[in-house]
Amino acid sequence: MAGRPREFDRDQALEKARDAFWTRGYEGTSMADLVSVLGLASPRIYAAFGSKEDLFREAVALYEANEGGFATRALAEEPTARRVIERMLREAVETYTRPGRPQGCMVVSAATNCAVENDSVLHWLAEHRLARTASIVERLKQGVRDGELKPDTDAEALGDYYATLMHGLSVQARDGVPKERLHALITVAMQSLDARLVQGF
Amino acid sequence: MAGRPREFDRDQALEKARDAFWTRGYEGTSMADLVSVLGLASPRIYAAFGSKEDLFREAVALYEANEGGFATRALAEEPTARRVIERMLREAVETYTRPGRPQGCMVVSAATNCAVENDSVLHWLAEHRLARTASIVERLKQGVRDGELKPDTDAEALGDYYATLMHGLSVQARDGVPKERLHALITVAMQSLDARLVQGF
DNA sequence: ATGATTCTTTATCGATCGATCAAGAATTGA
DNA sequence: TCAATTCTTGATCGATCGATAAAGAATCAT
Repeated sequence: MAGRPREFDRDQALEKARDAFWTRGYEGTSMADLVSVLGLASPRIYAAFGSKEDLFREAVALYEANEGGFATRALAEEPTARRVIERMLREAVETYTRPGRPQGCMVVSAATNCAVENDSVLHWLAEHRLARTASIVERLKQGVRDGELKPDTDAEALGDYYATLMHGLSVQARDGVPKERLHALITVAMQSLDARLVQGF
Repeated sequence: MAGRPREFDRDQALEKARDAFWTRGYEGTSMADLVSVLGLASPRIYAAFGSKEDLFREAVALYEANEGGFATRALAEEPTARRVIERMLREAVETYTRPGRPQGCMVVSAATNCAVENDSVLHWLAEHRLARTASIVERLKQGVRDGELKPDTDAEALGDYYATLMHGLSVQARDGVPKERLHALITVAMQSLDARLVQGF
């Protein structure tokens, strides 16, 4: 209550920070970079977001609520495990290779090599990846219970397999492998699931 | 020549540097860290290796000549594409999860999020990854020419697929997914190749 | 109008970054 | 023996790191 109103758009600044962190990672983006990208003096950034780490965590949350939320959306919206997996992988490729946008997955690449003092950030992102892996495994187990997948399916192995592939897609996308090749590789990968499908489900 | 002889073992120092960079990455390992890990004052490190970047490149070369050389070795030593791929993936898992050793792949994780001034290091590692992908694709194309794989096999897609999976394995290993689960996932992935195999080859 | 509050601006903080200078110690070749 | 060369040691370089102090400007509540 009271006080001088903020002159800049906080949400817009957060989007710029997300793109910077997505492109360069947590440690690869310095406060000087953020000052330049956001067009804001550092005390304004600290007043609005707390610290560089707080800003990063908000930026990741924004990423996951939008571009990075394809897995969650596929899990929520697709009726079968088969459709969840394919949509997730296809949208991952689209997100990771969008022209004029940061390449790859922010959760995979923003904090893989960190100094000791930023281990908390590194572990936080690792937990996100593990949670995503677990949710995929759970969905495949559900597919077995539903009768969509053959009863002897190793759902954990299959889920680990698709999660691993998705994390690899991020690396390949950042290395500049074109999206057509990534889609072709997904076509190969979908055969593992198709082989476990119960006919006529 | 002449001059005072070096008092420390350069090769041994390089191994320690490789492990430090493997664990923490290029930027995540500071000169102060290296001074501590190698037990050498910084002027001695600079005298022996030139610069931090030179030391890193030597460390990566050492990694690739030993622990990280499983792909090259599998390509050189295994008689069939099928055996190359499986050995490569299995040895990747063993290397990435060895107890008491740095986890994951140094080439994948040591420089994914870098500041602008270290882009050269980042691109150098990316080229290594792309070269590895290309060598896998080439081996699968050879498998098609040999008659080991069905003539209509998309060798590029299949090679991209296994390269992507291997890069994902590095992420999973660093996240602490146990090696048994990674091996189980490879068993799933091998089915894509087995489905393309010509019977009785 | 005025006090309280919040934001903006300018300058700068101590710590750490990668890297090096200068002096002394130890070796080689002549 | 001694000049030339290389390594080791201790101190420290300028630049950059994330973060903040202090003061002026702009708003709200009364």
